[in-house]
Amino acid sequence: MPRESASLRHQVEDFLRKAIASGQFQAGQKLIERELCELTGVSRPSIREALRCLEAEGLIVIVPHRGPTVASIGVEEARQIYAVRALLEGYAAQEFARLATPEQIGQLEAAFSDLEKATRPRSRGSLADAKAAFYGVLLAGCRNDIVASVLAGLHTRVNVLRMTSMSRKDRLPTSMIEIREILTRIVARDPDGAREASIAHIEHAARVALDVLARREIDAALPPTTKTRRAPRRTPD
Amino acid sequence: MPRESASLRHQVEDFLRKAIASGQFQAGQKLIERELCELTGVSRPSIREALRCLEAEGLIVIVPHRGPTVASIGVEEARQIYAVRALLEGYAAQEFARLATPEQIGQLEAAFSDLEKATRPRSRGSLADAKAAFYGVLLAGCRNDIVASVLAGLHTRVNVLRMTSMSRKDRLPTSMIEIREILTRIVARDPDGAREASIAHIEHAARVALDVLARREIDAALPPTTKTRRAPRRTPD
DNA sequence: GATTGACAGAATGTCTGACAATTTCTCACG
DNA sequence: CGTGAGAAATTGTCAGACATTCTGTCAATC
Repeated sequence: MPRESASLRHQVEDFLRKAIASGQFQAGQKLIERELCELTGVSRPSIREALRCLEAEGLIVIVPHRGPTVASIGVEEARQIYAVRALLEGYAAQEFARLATPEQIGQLEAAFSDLEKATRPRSRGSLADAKAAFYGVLLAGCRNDIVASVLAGLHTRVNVLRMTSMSRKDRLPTSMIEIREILTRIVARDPDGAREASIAHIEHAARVALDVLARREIDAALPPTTKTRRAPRRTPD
Repeated sequence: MPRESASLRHQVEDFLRKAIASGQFQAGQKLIERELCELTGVSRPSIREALRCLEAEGLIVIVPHRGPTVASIGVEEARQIYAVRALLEGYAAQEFARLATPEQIGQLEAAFSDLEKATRPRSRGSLADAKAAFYGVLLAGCRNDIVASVLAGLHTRVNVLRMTSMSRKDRLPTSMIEIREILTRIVARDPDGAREASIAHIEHAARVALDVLARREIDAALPPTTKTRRAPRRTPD
């Protein structure tokens, strides 16, 4: 008797999370409870509970008597998120370098190896997974679950952007070099170096992402004039 | 026509938050939905929504089919929270020193002045408010709402401990000196100094708090032997 | 013609009552 | 004294209903 039933509410959460991440529900879109009931086949109370959880995660915004809408992210908010990410991921790398076990360092090297494989032209698609795995090892080894949970929360917020448009291709090689530097510093048991490499990586990513976001906001601000269909911009990391 | 109605669910949240913070609901205690209905006079759906929100805040833990319990905090988790607080509050102080307006610096000085008044023997009771006000100014001026919201979340988690036992008296003077140092560095527009002073403050507080917590856990681990009624320990900050 | 006002529709906030599924407690039994 | 089966308690979920509040339309007025 396989247990696929992980609480209807939770299933609804996952469903909505994926729908938002995949762009099926666009940013700013209104979510009507009744429609979600029909869409998922569950009743309103369960839907509402799920919506509360997603609101707490920052994935949707609920204003009283106006209902939930898919959260959108502005350039200023993104800047702030990247600033916090730099702090926390830098700390994670530093602490990993300081007190990870040799076995954990081995895991990190393996994860990086997988990541490199995933970047090769053929095997695209699992790149996001490989990156997640790498960071999973890093966060597990830094001995701070709080950092991991906060970062997870921030990640879902920026992911709202990401799925709409995947990582920029031309940034990938640079990104890999930066990550390799983090790994190198960690293997050398150099906490400060690892932190700085990690921060540098995030700051680079932030620069690209914020640039893209800023353009998008400008485009959105003046829609009637220039119909110049720009090639779809991509956000990194 | 005064508007006291801020969504029943929200009122329930506040009620539970206060009940937990004030120790009316002790850590680890089971919260039964039906009882909360009778206690608050609202129906189960609303109660459940409120519980989901509190769970997301980390104030309660809900395990499937076993119901919600008031979250407790261990010494290891506390250590991690303090580590993150040091990072974020240090960043906030640094950024405040870097780019707060003169007016905001004035507000911070005023808030510190209020804080000093609140520490004087007579006017206890508003000390927590004064401290909150000081940090409110700091977080408003650092230009990063994300930092503020994450810190708010962490704060509610450690507050579960705090209300059980207030700030240690003998630590208060030291604490004020540390905070004054933060202010001094900020007024001097010294970002690095402000960050370091802020981190030092948190680390001192953490040391005391973790010490207290560790004792408490040891006491709890062997209750039958020594009935030595230790003077109630207090947690700082 | 544009602005304003009222009205109808829609959507949320909330309640009641109920039932299924699961956990936990109790108590008799080996 | 441990163990297992049954009963009670609790959570998970549903359906339907009603009050309150927002939204958009249409008519009346300036």
